[in-house]
Amino acid sequence: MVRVRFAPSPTGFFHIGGARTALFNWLYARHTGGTFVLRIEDTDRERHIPGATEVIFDSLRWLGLDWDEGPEVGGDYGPYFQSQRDTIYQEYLEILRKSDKVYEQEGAIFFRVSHEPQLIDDLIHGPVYRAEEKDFVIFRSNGTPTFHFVNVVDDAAMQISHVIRGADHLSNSSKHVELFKALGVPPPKFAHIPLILKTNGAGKMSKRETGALVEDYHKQHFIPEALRNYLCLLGWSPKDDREIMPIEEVVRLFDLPEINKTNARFDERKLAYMNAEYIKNMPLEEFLRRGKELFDVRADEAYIDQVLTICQEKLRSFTELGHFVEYFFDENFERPQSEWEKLAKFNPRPRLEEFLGAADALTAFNETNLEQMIHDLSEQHGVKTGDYIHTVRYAVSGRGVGPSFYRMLPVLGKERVLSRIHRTLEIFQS
RNA sequence: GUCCCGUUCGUCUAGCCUGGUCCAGGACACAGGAUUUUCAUUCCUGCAACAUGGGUUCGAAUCCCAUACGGGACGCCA
Repeated sequence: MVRVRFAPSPTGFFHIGGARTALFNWLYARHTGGTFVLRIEDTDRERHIPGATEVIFDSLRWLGLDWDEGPEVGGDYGPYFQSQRDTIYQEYLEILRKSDKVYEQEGAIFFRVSHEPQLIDDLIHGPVYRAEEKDFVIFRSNGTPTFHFVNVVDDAAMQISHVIRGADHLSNSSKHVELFKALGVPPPKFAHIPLILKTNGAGKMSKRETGALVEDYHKQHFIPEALRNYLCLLGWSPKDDREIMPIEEVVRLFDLPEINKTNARFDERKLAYMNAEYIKNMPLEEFLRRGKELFDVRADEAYIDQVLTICQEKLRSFTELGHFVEYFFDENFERPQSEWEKLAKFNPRPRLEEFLGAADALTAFNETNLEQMIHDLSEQHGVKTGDYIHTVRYAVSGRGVGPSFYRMLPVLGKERVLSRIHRTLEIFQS
């Protein structure tokens, strides 16, 4: 029976690397029908930060990584906070004491290493042998146990079958294997997954990096499925050319030996692309639901729906939604002088006046009629349709980009379109 | 410094185990072009990689060795 765990420490940050480790554990558990355990490694009380565990829970839930055992859901192997497992650690310490594997020095308890190479049975790297040279501390002089000890004790006590963690722990694993043996417990299988490196520069991704924290993507309203999909592809692939795929399919195909050995660099541009794809391909109802969650303007619900509907095909990220639709809700939107100057080549004044005249005569202000109208206008005056589109778009929105031109005008409505054009002509009088 | 892991386009990767179908495939990004209602979308084209050197072999991205480079670990952090 597969039992895997994700064991973060509550430092107040939850970064991309941790999320990917959690994801791979979750994928393996779901693929094998095993159990995904969440355990909080909070042994270092001096570094404890209030609210830090909530950051972890929120991020995991946001990414859809549900745990079968752990905080808030319980389980047969609790408690799942290491700070609450003192008696368990004392019991295991006794085992080591009895076999004379530990000694005390300056108030701390050291584990006696064998100096012999230990086999780390790694599913990704193959067998790795490494010898520990120095005895190491398992209880600090203040009486608290250290990471290496609690990590191994809990993996043993919780009957973890596969330890899936970052490759930065591969070297530590010889310590852990020695500890397992000394405890009389067969070591689990290991799977050391490649690290995620900084986008630029040397070294692995750190918490300080911009764009390193999962909560940042949450705050920027990324589609969690998109981030999760992208993370799946950092070190794993379906072996064919698919990239955007439903998580059920990833679960079906995912396996440990398939994971790459090489570190990967985090690429925000590709993430942005995936996010855009998810937005473009989601059902309209979902797009509307997500869009409305972010809305802070008060307006008629049907109107908001109309605005959002014409935005879906253009929006690449919900981060920009507010700015993207601003002028639909505010008559005092900005009309930057610099943008107006760029329109000079289209002779904006006559274009706007011609548009005004034709639009005023239009009885039904809809997509089809507007398209026909612009078409006729351009023929009549011997200019391109784009000349009208550019200038009118600017006049009614102050922008050069936005939703489909012919779809946005009816949403704004004839009255507002005309008055905004008049206002634009006034502003740039001279 | 010691030990461990790794090295295919700028980036993520397929291929490597089971050598030939690979003058290396896909995606992002970038550059051109086409369509279109502007920006965008879509489509097409292009650019661009087997770290280096030795072996083994009729034949190596694929197997072996060395070198270089990159990453990681050597905490009373996790």
